[in-house]
Amino acid sequence: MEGIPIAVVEQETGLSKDVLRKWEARYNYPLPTRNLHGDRVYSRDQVTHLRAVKRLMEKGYRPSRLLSMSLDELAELTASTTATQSSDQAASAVSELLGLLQGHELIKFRAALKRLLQSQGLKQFVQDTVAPLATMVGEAWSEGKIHVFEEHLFSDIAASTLRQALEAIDLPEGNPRIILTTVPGEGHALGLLMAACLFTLKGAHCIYLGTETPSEDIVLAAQAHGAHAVALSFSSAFPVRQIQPALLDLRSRLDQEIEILAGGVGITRQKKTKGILLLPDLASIDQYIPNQGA
Amino acid sequence: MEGIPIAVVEQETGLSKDVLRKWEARYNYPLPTRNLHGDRVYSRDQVTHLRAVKRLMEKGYRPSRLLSMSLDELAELTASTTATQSSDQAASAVSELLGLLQGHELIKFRAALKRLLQSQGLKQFVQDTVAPLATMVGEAWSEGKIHVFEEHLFSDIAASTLRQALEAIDLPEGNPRIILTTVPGEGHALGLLMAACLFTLKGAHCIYLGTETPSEDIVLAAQAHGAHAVALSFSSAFPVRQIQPALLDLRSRLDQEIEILAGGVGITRQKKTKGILLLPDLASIDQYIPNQGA
DNA sequence: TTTCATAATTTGTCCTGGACAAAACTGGAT
DNA sequence: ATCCAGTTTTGTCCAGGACAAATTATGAAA
Repeated sequence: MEGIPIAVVEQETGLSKDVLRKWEARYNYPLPTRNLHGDRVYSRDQVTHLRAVKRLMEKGYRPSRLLSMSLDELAELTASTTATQSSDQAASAVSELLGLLQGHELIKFRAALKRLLQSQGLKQFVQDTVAPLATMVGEAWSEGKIHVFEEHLFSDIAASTLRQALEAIDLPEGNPRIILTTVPGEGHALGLLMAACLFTLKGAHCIYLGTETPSEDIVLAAQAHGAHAVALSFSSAFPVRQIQPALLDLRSRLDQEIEILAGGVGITRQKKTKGILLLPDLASIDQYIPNQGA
Repeated sequence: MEGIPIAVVEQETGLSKDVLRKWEARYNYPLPTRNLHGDRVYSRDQVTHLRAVKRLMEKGYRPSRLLSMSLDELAELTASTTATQSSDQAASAVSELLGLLQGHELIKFRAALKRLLQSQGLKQFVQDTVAPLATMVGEAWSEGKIHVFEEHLFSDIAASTLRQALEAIDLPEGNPRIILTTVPGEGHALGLLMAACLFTLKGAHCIYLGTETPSEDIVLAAQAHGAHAVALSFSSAFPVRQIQPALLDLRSRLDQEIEILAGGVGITRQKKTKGILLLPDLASIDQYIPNQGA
């Protein structure tokens, strides 16, 4: 109400204190008021504006340009960057789901997902329902057409549905084992979970570590569980240029016997590298033949 | 393995860069080496040590005392403060579980959890099994006795077990609705999930947003779903000083009708504030009487 | 014209060292 | 023992400077 201290702005926007101070010095924006003590006090509008700026920066724009624009101009720019794609017939079911989500009909949304899972089977459910939905939600988010909390709800419900399906699958021991995780800084779990479903359906035993495992621990986990492969997922939000170093670092630490699989929309521009298998989409997982275990 | 930059230390310990630099100046610890550029470079051991320090600070010890102690001494201190509660027979089951985890017997571990869930019922399972396990894992982790990946696995399996139990509970419409989430920067979900279980058992309808929801979106979610309360969880890793501003900010934006509930170990040193209900432990959730809905 | 290496600019992160308030401790006085 | 005032400890913020990594602009060679 009175105003927002810099630490909270940092949390809410993801822009560090250093960055906020530098922007103020360099671009004269944001220009917070000061309290008695001389500490910066931001307004709610400034925080909203900064969040819009942050979102566009992830699309590749630079602060010098964005910081001189008004909130309306930012919205316009956002709209112009996303060319919405048209839809098939199968997509109608998907957009219906999206409607439920935006109508805050959580119970119906969850039930509808479950129903689809049962009728399609896990594989089709992942490929034809969850994946397109995730794409649509991601696009709607970057256009600002959907709230963050709605996106959170979607991720949570989808993830929980997939997990439940996964738990129900029992595999004999001795099958190939795959470690699944993301590198630190990559917090998106849904793609990884979809991959886990497909790998499991192919008979692999998935050891799901969740997100943001330090590379040292990926190696340790692979050793501890005698893994045959390590699968990493990179979302579009992950800085492209950090992917290659991360993969190479891991490759150098990991036993050559153990395959590295990299997937997710983030890797589409990645070039082929020896010892690293790129799986650019979910379909390619389907074709992947796991190294069989001992 | 070369060394750890200050930003990573901040992320892994929850100690801000400012604090790390001040400690170095005031207590001569930690004393990182410097790279060519003059930037601080911390060792693995220093990070482990700092985590143990952080953990004990939450119990009320002050840095001046802790920073002059060795890791062993810290562990001893930890043990002396913990030992009080672990005498029951129930505790033996818990440490047995921990053994399974560290022996990498994932399948057995998951099965054992499920069995306990069935035999204890959800409430006891949360309070007597998952919570103590989480504490033990947290302590072992902060002392470097357990690997990050093992902690990840634990969180993942525990979370997935709890979710499954939650899904199985059906509630009539019209019950009080509670939004559950964490503020940006707080990525720990397990405590929140345990809270969700207990709230649900008390008859509340939990809208689980997952972690790191910006305060603006918490407000929007509360409005969209006509929530009666918002519950936030703060782990020990969250910077203590940022809790109060975050809560007050939310309080000022949220309709007075809507209660704010704050829980988690991070909150133990928080003072009472009007309009914010502190739930320092799981037992207090049990006593909490939700505002009844319309 | 295109390609590509080099130079210039932009941008984020880290540094030092100082100021200050809120929290935690201290030692009486009640 | 309990409480209040004074002291010490501790975390956060500030300014302004340095530098490298990333990005864009430039110009020579193909």
